[in-house]
Amino acid sequence: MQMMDEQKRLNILAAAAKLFADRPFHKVLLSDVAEAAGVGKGTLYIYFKSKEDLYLSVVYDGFARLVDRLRSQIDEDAREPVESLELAVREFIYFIYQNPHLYELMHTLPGWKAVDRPKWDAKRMELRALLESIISQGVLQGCFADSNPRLTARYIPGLVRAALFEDIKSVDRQMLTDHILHFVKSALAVKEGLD
Amino acid sequence: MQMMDEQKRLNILAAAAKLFADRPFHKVLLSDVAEAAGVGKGTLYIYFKSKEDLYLSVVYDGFARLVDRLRSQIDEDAREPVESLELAVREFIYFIYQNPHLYELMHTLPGWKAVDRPKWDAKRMELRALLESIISQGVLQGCFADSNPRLTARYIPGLVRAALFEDIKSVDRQMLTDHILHFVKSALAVKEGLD
Amino acid sequence: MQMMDEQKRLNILAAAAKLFADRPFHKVLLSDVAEAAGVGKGTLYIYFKSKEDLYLSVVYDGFARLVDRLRSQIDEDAREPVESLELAVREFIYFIYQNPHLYELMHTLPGWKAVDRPKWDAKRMELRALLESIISQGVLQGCFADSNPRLTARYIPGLVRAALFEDIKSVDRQMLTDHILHFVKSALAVKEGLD
Amino acid sequence: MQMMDEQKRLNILAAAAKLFADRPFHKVLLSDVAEAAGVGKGTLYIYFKSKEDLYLSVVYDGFARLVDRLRSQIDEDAREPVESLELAVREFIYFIYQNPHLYELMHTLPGWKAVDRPKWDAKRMELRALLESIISQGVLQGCFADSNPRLTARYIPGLVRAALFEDIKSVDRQMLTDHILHFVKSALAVKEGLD
DNA sequence: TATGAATGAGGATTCATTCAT
DNA sequence: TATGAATGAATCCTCATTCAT
Repeated sequence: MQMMDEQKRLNILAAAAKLFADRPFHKVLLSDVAEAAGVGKGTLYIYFKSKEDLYLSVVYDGFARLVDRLRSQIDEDAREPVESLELAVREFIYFIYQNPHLYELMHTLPGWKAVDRPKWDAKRMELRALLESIISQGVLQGCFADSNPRLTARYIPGLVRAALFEDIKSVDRQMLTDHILHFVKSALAVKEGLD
Repeated sequence: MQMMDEQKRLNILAAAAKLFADRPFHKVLLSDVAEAAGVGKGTLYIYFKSKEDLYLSVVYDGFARLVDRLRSQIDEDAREPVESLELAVREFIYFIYQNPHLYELMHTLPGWKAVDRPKWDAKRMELRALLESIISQGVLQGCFADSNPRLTARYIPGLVRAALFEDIKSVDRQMLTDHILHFVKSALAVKEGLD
Repeated sequence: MQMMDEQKRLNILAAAAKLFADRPFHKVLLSDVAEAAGVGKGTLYIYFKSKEDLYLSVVYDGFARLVDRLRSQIDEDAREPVESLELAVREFIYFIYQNPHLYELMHTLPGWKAVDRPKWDAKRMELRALLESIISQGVLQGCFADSNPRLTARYIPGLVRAALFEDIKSVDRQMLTDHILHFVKSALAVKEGLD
Repeated sequence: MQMMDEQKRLNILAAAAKLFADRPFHKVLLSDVAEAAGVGKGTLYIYFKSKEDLYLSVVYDGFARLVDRLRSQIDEDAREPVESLELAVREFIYFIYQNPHLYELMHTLPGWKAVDRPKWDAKRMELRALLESIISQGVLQGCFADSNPRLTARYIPGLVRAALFEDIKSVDRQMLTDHILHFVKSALAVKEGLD
């Protein structure tokens, strides 16, 4: 299945993402996807094994993009942990703002037996590790206080997600970003006196 | 089509909840639900208009139960805001622990056109108002610092949710609860000096 | 299945007749019939073996009523053939006017395997014989000319039926009756000269 | 959903006609139709919106064929009214002989809410107009006597139908045709003396 | 006898998938 | 490689029928 036309694959993926984001899986027809992508229905099967495969590809694709983007932003140049955390949160907010449903889709994965678990888990771990290392770094450097950075790393995406859920457009993004950052930084703040 | 037997309705709801929690909507067959509930397939249609109606009822039902439980716990006797917050978080964790998928389902609702929006929004608002009032109370009493309790009220569920997502069983609940509480309380802690 | 309440059976029959006359068999629900008849759904099964049985009973019942009515009208007192014919045609028109669909239903019978053919055929023959005898009588008495009264006996119902089909209400009944009578009498008129 | 293959549509129509003619609507399964037509069940839905649509198409199709056939026969070359009438009756008999159920089906139409009334009414009117004009023509030319050709035009189909109903095969067609023609012509005969 | 809640066989319909072109 | 007409497996839903009351 050597793709002759990687661009076409991406077109399909993009068209499908839009549709899967708007309605539940079973309400998205492959004929809709084909039309939206400007290809024939049969063509979908050249690039994807099945509807399920297409769906999972859409979700994985989006998630991987988020992680990669995050990593490259943070790696770009070494920073202070506080700076890195800010960047990560901003990046997160930006991404979810742009792809309001992708993060959602990830959560429906269990039950899709055909998922390539190792691939997914690796990507998810990558994200957690990224956040965890920022916090751990901060703890080491004394600018954060956290007894379990691994757990905290799990909170952040959910927190951002919840903040943006549903009525995204009604919230001022700048204000939201500031508030989230302040919230997280306070939570990790080193307190005077003993804990 | 009058509900003669509310208990039977609840049986169906419970059976359906289990199944919908395990697999995506389109992989849950009504015959499975009927069997699991110990009723005939036709009976489902006495209590629910359609598969979609059943699904949405499952989700709403679970959510309403969470909110009601939360409220009754908190209202039970007036408390200190810190205490109320602890209670709410514990309650949340407990609930999601018991209904790992229900909170998830809520997020897939947009796109289910048939949803009775007003009903849903009211319940969601109820939850947010509950949390918000706890925090606002704390701010007034000087035990919390928060420039926007309304936003914070939105973070908490997502934060808990993310913490428990996926590998719930691998996390020690007591430890997790302590960590989340500490995290949230730190985030809302009143700092020495000015903000 | 000794009917305890013949009146109830007739109520059901009447309610069903109205419904079956308005829509095709498969669009008439037994729950509709039950409601219209003011009885429970289960009660229908006390009086009729099945939906099909009810349907066939409705049709047979109406048809038998027509034939009996016709016979009693004609037998009432012996008449001239012309007079009898007039009476029969008038009776026919009246009946179809009152039961616009019943005559129709009769025509859908083949294919309803469960029909009690002998019973039906007997009734149908009775009607034909009735008409045939009137005409034959007229031929014998020299007031009608017809080489095959048996065939003519078959035309008359269809002719009336067609006249009244569909837009019954738009036709003036008196005028229609006169025209039909004139048409039939002309057709049977004894001609001067040879045939 | 564009009809790519008109022939296939006609095959389906023909297969369905045969089945609908033999049993009532609800006893005809679409799987039977598909098999009889030599196509897959899904294919039926490419050419017809629903079972009901298929059914109505079958009926309309047959009726339209009758009317068209009649018209072309009569128009073929201008004739004497008597000749035209004979032709029409013969044509009618022939058609009903070949399609014993189609004419029947037409009468069950009210109650099929989905019918395209204008289309049907137009076709029905076409038939009536055809017959009416023949008779009117005859009246004008002095070979027929009829005070209301429009009504007479309605009788003829029903008369033929009734004659052929049920035990069609037991009747000698030639004899029947002669008798019907004689009946109708007598009914329209110009009488000596005044009307 | 009368009921109507419960049932599940039955069938219309959908839509992912195939394959001839 | 690209297509979309054709397919039929899969499944929701209906509704005649039953039966406990």
